[in-house]
Amino acid sequence: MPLARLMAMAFRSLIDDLHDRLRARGITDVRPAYGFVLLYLRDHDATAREIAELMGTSKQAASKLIGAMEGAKLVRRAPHPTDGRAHRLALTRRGARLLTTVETIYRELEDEWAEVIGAPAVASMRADLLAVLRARNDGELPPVRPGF
Amino acid sequence: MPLARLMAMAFRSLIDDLHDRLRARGITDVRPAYGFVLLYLRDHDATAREIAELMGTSKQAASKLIGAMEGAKLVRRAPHPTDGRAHRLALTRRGARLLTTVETIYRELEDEWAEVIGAPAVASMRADLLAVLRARNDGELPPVRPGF
DNA sequence: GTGAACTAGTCAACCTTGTTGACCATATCA
DNA sequence: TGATATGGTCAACAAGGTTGACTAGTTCAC
Repeated sequence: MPLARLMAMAFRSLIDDLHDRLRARGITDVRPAYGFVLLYLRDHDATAREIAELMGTSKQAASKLIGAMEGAKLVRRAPHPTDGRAHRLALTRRGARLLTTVETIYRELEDEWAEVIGAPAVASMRADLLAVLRARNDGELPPVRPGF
Repeated sequence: MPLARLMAMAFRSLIDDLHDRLRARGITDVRPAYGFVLLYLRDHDATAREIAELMGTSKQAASKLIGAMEGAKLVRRAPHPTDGRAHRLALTRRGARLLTTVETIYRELEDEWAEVIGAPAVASMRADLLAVLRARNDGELPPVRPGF
């Protein structure tokens, strides 16, 4: 069985578990892509161009995604401090709360994975994936884009 | 960084590398989904319903995918031996050759991954992912469906 | 043996999310 | 200062998915 299929199924499993648990908490208007953007905004000021790079999509698709998240009141567009063309994205209060929930659920899921395969194995998997992805992408991480 | 993002990037990397190498061999009319179906047909007689289960899509989407592969002369639909409603899918000669190429490239990629993180780490990653996916899916593997 | 219930696969219509190239305003650079 | 580049949006389009209805065939209870 190729690693690609394993990665696809692992991704599927994690995303489905995440969204099942969000729904169990009454959060039903969140697309899978939102989680990646929220986590990115935790650590970065970002523009639409950077979200396009993160997700591996066109600027237009990123703009639409941001628009949808704005509509769900998870982010807001602020003027960029130094570039009149660009927006700076910021988390709203609702967005920050959702980010916290997503992080909590991801920790639960990884704890459950650790129960099956052991915490050292989870840590190794993470470190190995980071190493091989950076090695194959000039030291950077590739985009998120998991689809066909 | 959540495991989901790592899995998404790993999947992306493998699929992009696979298709880059297929194109380098002059094979340009293959969608990423085809590889999963070809590998499945290596080991199973399959019907459209089973391809839908494999891919985690509707019967209609599976039917369309099979139709596209039939059009690319990778598979053919044969009458089912015992069920007059169903088709039995078979690889064509071209499909069998492409399967061999896909398998070869996947072995190359996994060898390259092993160069970065070590062959034991690749084997552990594979075994751990299989274990955790089966544990979380009643002993079965979940569908492939990597997209949002 | 028969009829009800179920299933495999297809149909047409629709939906979601992506891409493309043009465009405008702004920034950068020679 | 003018040429080039960029950030983001626009409208139109594309790919691949879903849905519910449908037909033909299968299974099952009686």
